[in-house]
Amino acid sequence: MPWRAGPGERADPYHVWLSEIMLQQTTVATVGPYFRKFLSLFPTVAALAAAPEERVMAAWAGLGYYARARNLHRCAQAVTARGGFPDTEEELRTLPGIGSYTARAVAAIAFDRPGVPVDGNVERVCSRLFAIEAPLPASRPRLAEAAARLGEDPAARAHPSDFAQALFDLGATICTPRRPACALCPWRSPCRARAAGTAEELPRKLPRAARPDRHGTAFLLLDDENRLLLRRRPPRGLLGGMSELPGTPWREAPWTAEEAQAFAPAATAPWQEAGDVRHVFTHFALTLRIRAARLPGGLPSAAGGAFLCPLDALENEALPTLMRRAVATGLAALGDA
DNA sequence: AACGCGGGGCT
DNA sequence: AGCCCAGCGTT
Repeated sequence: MPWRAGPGERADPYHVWLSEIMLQQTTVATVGPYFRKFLSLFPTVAALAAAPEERVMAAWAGLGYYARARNLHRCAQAVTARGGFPDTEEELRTLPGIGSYTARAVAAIAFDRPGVPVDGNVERVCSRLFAIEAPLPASRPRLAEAAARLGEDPAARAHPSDFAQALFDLGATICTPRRPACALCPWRSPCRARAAGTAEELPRKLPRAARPDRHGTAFLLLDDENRLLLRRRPPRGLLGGMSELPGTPWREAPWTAEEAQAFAPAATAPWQEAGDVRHVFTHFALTLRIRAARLPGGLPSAAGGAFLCPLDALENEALPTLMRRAVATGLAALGDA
């Protein structure tokens, strides 16, 4: 993990903070390349603060939860304005995008302040160590209490940074969600769930609600200079501030071709069916039908918030993963893949 | 307290 | 193809 300090090294608060924001709801493997890209584009928190928001959003494109990127930028500006990162949990907690978990993680890892950051890994370890049978999310306060108790151990208080990171490593490599390696666990002897044979079943969770389906149609329109028609989404909400192909709203009922046609950016273009892209969001699953066309001559409606993006500049665009796939599907149908 | 918010990895 | 994973901000 490139954000980790080596033995005897001091962790860089910028690196710790950046990695912790990226790691919210996102796996280590996914974060790695983005972390390196951000350090190369924005070597310091001041450089990140000074960058235009679109550049930050474009660099974040594909990581998801785009409010994190906007808060990251605002937080960099607040930190730069006050001359550096605060070194206590309480002050960190007041910054944009920093909640109780991240405040404790940065305080502990970057500044060696006592306190246990409670993420999903730590909740899992604690639920097993103390055999907490109540299901999440109701058990969350009890799990936080258990984690805090661990942090009060004198050995933990002596090395808060090492303790926090060791706890993450334990959850990631030994006390895993499925098939935990209890035989290898340094805490196998005090672990109550291990004794009861219930480690693999914990933490229990309330069943979650079903994900509804939604449908939409998106239009890929290419002009004779290989420029693509895009538009910007509203700044807040789903995929807020990111770019997208123009298209219909997303609703529960599928769209007929005739209904969708009313939303086409050029009524007379030779539209062809390019196929469907399916994408699962947190709270619904989307089937997006792609229709593609090449329009010789100028585009009639690059107005209304829409703009043209040359195909070879697409990597600098703030295109979320869903829209990257939609573009790829449309281009393939046009024979431009 | 409940809800909105992406994407990738594993089986 | 389906299941699993999981912090912060807003309301």
